Amino acid sequence: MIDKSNSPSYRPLYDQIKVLLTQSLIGGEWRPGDMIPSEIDLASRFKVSQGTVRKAIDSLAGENILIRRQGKGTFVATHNEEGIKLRFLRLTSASGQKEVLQNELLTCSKAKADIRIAKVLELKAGAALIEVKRLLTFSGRPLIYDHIIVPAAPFKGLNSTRIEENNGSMYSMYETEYGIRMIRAEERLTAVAATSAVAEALNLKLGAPLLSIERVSYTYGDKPMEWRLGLCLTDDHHYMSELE
Amino acid sequence: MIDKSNSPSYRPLYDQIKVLLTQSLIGGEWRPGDMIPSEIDLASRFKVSQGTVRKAIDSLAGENILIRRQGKGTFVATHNEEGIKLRFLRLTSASGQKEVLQNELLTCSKAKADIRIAKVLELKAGAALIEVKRLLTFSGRPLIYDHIIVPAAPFKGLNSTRIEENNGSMYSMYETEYGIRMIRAEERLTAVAATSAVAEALNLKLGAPLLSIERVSYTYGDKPMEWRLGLCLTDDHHYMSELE
DNA sequence: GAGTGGTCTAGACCACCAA
DNA sequence: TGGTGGTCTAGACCACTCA
Repeated sequence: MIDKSNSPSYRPLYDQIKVLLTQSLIGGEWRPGDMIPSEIDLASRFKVSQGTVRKAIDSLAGENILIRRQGKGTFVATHNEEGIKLRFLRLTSASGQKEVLQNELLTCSKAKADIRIAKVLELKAGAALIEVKRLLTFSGRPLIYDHIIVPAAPFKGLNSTRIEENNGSMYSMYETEYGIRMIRAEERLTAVAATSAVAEALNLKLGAPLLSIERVSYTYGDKPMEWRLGLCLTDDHHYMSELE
Repeated sequence: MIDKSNSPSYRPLYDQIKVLLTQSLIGGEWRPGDMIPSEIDLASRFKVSQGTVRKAIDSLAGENILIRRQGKGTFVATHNEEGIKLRFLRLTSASGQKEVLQNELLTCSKAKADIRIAKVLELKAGAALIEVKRLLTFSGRPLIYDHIIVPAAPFKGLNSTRIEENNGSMYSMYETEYGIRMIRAEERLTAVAATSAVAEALNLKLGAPLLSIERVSYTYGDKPMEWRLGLCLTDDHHYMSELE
């Protein structure tokens, strides 16, 4: 039931609706790519006006959790669609030309969480992890040395075979194989000098400057589910950031 | 007059209102920090409903051009307020502690636009520029070597004295002294090796990795008005980026 | 208490899409 | 042609601020 009364801590109706919609998304009532019920249907389900449902959906659409398509309906966002696959990739070519992206999986192994990773992923120290290292190649040139860590528990059975079946699209795989959708990420950027291992992988001199991108990705409820460190060669690529 | 008819290229009413509001902002009818008329007043001025004005304002507020304050009114955003001054600064301390920021002006001189700068700032090659170099110090440690270029014409009389009068708050100065408000910026990040001049200024070894942040700032109408290159030491600071 | 933004409603109509 | 999201209205009422 929806609380319309004057509660001690006031909460707008559309905000309550938003929570209900989010719960349906978490519960799997509507899966990634699905169309959700029309605004009018939802309004009658929740016993509110269409405008109120609309405002709740607007908010979720603004967070890229739902996608509105005029004339068609409102859909659950997914990392599976072409053009959205690289939603979190901000690295673009300086010349602006289209690029062919390739994946070379280096290792996929089990590990235990040290204190730092445990804290970041909200796990206990020593928790089981899966650790992936790979090389990303842009138009034939290796540009990113990627180090990815996820908790083992929710990603049971994740191995190199499965990664290659998904062509290295990690976010797409998380969704399809494990029902885990990343909705948000935070990145911390610094400049670092290439270590010998990375220099070799990217075919650089030792100490060459690299852009270090540390990313934590979050699923519903702001739960961190992936840690990632990308070391990027930025000779003819750059990281784009829009400030408003 | 407002076009409610079915025009060839359809444009929602609130979008037209948004344009009218923006024109009043550009024209200086409401200056930075001012309160604009209430939604009801604007609705009657433009002969539309309050809801339509509201949607136009919502959009401008979403772009940080206006600021709504419940119970008080809607205000023109400004870079002059405490806490908003550093709106475009994404560099934060790794430890998260508060920092004292200091400015050391190195040079302020005249220059001519080369082809690259001319293109970026939408000027003719050879156009008069003002060029500023400075050192930004965080809690006593020099961290950013800043190189700033603006067209001379709209910033007539900008010199080192005036910069120091404004304590190095460039955006605040642009507004107060020249009526030019930056509403948006694009940044391109790369990792570079410190040149000798920069290494000396920041007290580093030659070739040390630095985060290079190239920024173009835009005023109303997406007009580029400032180019800036910051070279940042990221030993215990990082650039924060939120992905949605 | 007066004025402001914020919420919510009910209903009309428009633009877009697919069958 | 029917269904979906998108716009617009008029009006009621609520929450916040300040004199």
